[in-house]
Amino acid sequence: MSIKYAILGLLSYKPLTGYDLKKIIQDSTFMHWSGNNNQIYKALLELNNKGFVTNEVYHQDSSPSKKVYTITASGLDQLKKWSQLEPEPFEIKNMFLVQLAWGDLLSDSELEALLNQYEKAVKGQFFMEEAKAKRGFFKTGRTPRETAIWQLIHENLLMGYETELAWAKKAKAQLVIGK
Amino acid sequence: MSIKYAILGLLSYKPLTGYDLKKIIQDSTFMHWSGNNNQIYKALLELNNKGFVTNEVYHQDSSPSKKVYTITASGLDQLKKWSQLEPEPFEIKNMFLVQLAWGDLLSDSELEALLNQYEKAVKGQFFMEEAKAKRGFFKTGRTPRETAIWQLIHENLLMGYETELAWAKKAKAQLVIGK
DNA sequence: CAAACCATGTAAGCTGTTACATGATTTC
DNA sequence: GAAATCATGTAACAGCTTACATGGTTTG
Repeated sequence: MSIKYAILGLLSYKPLTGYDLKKIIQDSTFMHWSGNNNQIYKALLELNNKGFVTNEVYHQDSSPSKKVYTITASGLDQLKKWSQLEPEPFEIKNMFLVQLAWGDLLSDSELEALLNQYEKAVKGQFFMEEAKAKRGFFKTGRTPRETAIWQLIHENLLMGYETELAWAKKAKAQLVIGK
Repeated sequence: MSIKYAILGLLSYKPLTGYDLKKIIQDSTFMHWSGNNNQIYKALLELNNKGFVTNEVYHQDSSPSKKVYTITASGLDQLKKWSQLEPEPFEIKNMFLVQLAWGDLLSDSELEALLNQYEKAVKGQFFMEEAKAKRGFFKTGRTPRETAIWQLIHENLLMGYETELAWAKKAKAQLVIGK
């Protein structure tokens, strides 16, 4: 799945500039793209070529000119089609598991230190997510149902972090027997 | 983190060919790389250039010749250094959440169908993981501690799937009110 | 008799990342 | 006075994927 669909989705909410899209995508955890310039401006160009979006240039005195993108009827159509596609299986890219796989090379205390570091990192991710939800784009939807959906997405992430923390606790208990 | 470290880890267990490595990596869930030829044979070349592995060619009558790679002392050193690095934060790339984010475009029954499909996909991943653990490389380690580590990695994945299923159930209960 | 397995490798292409370029305005 | 914000875009590079190439052997 491409960033183009995420952009269409965001534009279905309201017209935005490339710069706006970049900030929203970079600030969200679940829209996993980095949201760098190259990705976004290229995607907008393609979406424009396909007629899924249009743009209007606004000249400003105190800032650079900006292009505000608006979704078209055919763009909305495309978005709805994509919404109904078979969901992709989710991927967890947890490099820590690969690192841990060869952790038998380490001493008990080194292994404990590693697990503690991991726990700390996940806690950090958890708190970051809570903070993001309070200020981010996905706080209030256009309908109660959309708000509920966005709340569920937020909870999905939090549950993931909590599960990870519970697992880390278990791992420490099992692996670091003698302290 | 690069596939090179994963390869070093596997070779620390026993000498293997590129083809062996490919199968192990493709068959494991947590070593997330696709394990395609280009990745593996290129990585082995680099590891060889840096002196972390050596190889010996075996000619066979009924199959093509093979290069068996063995880790060197300096390779083991490198592996241990990497084992102690600060763990990378884990990433969840769940495209379904992006898809769901614009699910308010769908009717109740379409949304329910989408969630059901997701549930089914995750269940499939869960059973696949259980099957893999029974036959895979990471079944029994060289020490009880290593076996415990590999068991914990397996449990980490299973817990992740279970959390996802619990969440999907909750999502259905909240979003699909009238059936 | 087709498909899959064994085994190594290369080529072309797509995606994504970091960094560069510009330049006024606002905040620390 | 340095750094961040606004705003668009390009260039170079790194990583990863799909497909190609070869060819004997085994399984269905």
